[in-house]
Amino acid sequence: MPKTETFDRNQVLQRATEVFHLKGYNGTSMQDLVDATTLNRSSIYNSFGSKLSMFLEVLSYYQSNVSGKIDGKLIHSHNASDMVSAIFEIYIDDILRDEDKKGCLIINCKSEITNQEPLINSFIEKSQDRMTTMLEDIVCNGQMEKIFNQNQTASQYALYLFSSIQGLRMTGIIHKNEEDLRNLIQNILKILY
Amino acid sequence: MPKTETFDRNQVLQRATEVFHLKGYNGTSMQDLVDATTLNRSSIYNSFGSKLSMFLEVLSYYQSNVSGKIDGKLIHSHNASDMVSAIFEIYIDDILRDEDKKGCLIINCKSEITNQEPLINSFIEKSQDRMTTMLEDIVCNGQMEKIFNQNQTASQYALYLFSSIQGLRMTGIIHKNEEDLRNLIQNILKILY
DNA sequence: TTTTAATTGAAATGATCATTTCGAAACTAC
DNA sequence: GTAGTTTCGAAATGATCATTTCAATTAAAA
Repeated sequence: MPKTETFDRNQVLQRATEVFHLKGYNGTSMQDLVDATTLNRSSIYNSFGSKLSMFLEVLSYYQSNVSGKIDGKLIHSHNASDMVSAIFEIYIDDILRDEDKKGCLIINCKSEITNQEPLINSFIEKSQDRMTTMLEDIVCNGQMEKIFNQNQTASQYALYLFSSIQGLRMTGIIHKNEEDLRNLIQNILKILY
Repeated sequence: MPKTETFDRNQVLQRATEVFHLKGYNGTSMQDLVDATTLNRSSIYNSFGSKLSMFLEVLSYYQSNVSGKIDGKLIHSHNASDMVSAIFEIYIDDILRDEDKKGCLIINCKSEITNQEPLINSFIEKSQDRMTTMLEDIVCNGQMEKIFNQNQTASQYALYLFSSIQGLRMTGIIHKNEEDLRNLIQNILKILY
């Protein structure tokens, strides 16, 4: 029988993420987490403190995975136009791979408990700030390079893109027709040119 | 003490809606519903069957309220342009009045449990169908009246508007600056003209 | 080797979960 | 009036909830 073997924290987070993503915060029980992580109940509390604080770590883990994907794609983009397309491409992939209609963990979490848990709310606010700032930077560059128009400020376009991404991700939960979704993205991006 | 007084079903639904909206489906307990409705626990089961079937009625109740609001505004609109604006106006109102960041009950429900409860999923699908059909009709009229362009089909624009509404509603949970939101809507609608 | 600290399994905590039961109370229809 | 039906309060069901406790086990530090 296993003795004092220190577990792989990232693997545990990965498995916990899958459960929370599938069932939501309130829908996930500590027993679910014990089963999914094959970690001892006491070990979870020793290492993560509580269900809520474990969920916060899961959110960070999920967020950093998404950020990693985005950075990985942005680095191969040569201009603002490619960058914006690359970001939307990530969400298309996400949607088409999401066969069981889980949606985006962060968006789900925002709609489920941002109004109930201050710690979650502040995580979400920070996450949104980071995202809109990134979008604003890209748009700003695109405008300086005359790739995007200047009918609106970079900040206004960033909010528009941020909102559109959330709409796309919510729409994609049920509507999975790739052609429709790609056309939707084309329409979303038209305003920039 | 009250005796055999038959309760007002709509009032009960209204109060149940408020609880579910605030706490979500999994976050709402039967005790919460008993407290909110001041109905007897047995009476709830007698009249609504179960928590899930009560929630389904709550969804219909909420939905018909939204539909009522939309119809009430559409009837005073003289053309497709006014109609689309009127719809977005409803969501602006919704957002600005939503001080406790509850979001839209139907969108919340979609992200919380559409992947867990088939009955909920089919409700959501029907709801989306109705919404996109309505939008498609309006866009179609607008295109026939030459108010909207014909760069895209009415169906494509309907999906775009549907997605944009969801994005707006999600964005508005935390971002409540009216000027920003109105500018966002203007940007969303530009594509139609 | 002994001490220290961490990890484990397993059980217990007490609260809360959705749902059911049941006899008493009270309205409606006869 | 009475019979039938519905609503009521209140308690009980048994399961599950998040969290804690604790002695036994084991690895690393002394």
